[in-house]
Amino acid sequence: MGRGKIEIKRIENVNNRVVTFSKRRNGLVKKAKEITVLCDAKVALIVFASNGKMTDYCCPSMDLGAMLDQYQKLSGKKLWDAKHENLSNEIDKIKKENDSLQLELRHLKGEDIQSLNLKNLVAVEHAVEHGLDKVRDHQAQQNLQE
Amino acid sequence: MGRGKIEIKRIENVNNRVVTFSKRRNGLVKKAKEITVLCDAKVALIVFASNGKMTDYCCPSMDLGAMLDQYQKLSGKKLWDAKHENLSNEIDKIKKENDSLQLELRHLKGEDIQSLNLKNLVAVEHAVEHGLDKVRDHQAQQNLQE
DNA sequence: TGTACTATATATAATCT
DNA sequence: TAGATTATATATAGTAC
Repeated sequence: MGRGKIEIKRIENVNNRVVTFSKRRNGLVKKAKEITVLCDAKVALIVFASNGKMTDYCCPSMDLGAMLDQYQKLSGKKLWDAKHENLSNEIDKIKKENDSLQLELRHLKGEDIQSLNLKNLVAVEHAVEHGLDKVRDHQAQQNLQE
Repeated sequence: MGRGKIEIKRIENVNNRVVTFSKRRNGLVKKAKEITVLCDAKVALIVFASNGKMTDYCCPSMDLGAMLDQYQKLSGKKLWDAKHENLSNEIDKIKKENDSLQLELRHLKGEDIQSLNLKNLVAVEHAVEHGLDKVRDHQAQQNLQE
């Protein structure tokens, strides 16, 4: 695209390489913006120069985080790997624990017991009776103290 | 760059828009690959068509995860750090819920009640009595049915 | 969808400040 | 380094298949 044709391979001359990088990076970002506007596309672009300097572009209609979420869904690749997954798993685990606690609690309050069979029902009854005894004992003690 | 000059604004004709998208997306990826090779650059590119279909490119020398780590460092913007934080917060919230459920449960079983004052104790007693009544009712019904 | 065909519009390589 | 110039290489709009 210039005065001479170039092969697509690493430009050995450092100065040319840096100048070409700068021009082409600008060109790339421009094209990214154009396709975004022309075609209603969502584009995210991150470029690192060989010296580490970064340039990025993200379409205005979706932020990078959302783009990456979508990327993970569609590609099946995991970006925030193990850590994220571990946390999600922990949440699931605690939620289940939570659910079973809630159910047990309802049973002790005499709710949702229609699903219990007789044996379980008896167990619940004993638990409640036992609890009641303890509560009454303690209450009696407190009354004495006052 | 073609038979006619076009303004950079949304192409209204759907067919043209889709065709242009397809061509320009290919062009964009090509440019991304070229700058990668020519200039030793690292490039990551994600494109979503308006229909949701995704195309992506990442330079061979660094994977997307590493690019994004670097992006976070250099830009100071948080991508998944924020998500981690959200998940951690959720875990904390559910754990607290869990703890209070556990405590309530122990109270109904007559445990850990030394920390309760008389008023609370009475409330617990009523809850347990009420539960016991319900459990007994239900048990009686089940006995009749057999 | 993709691919092929061109006439044009753009991008950019080489060069110089 | 960052612009300006300009000849040339590429990309692509419009079109048809």
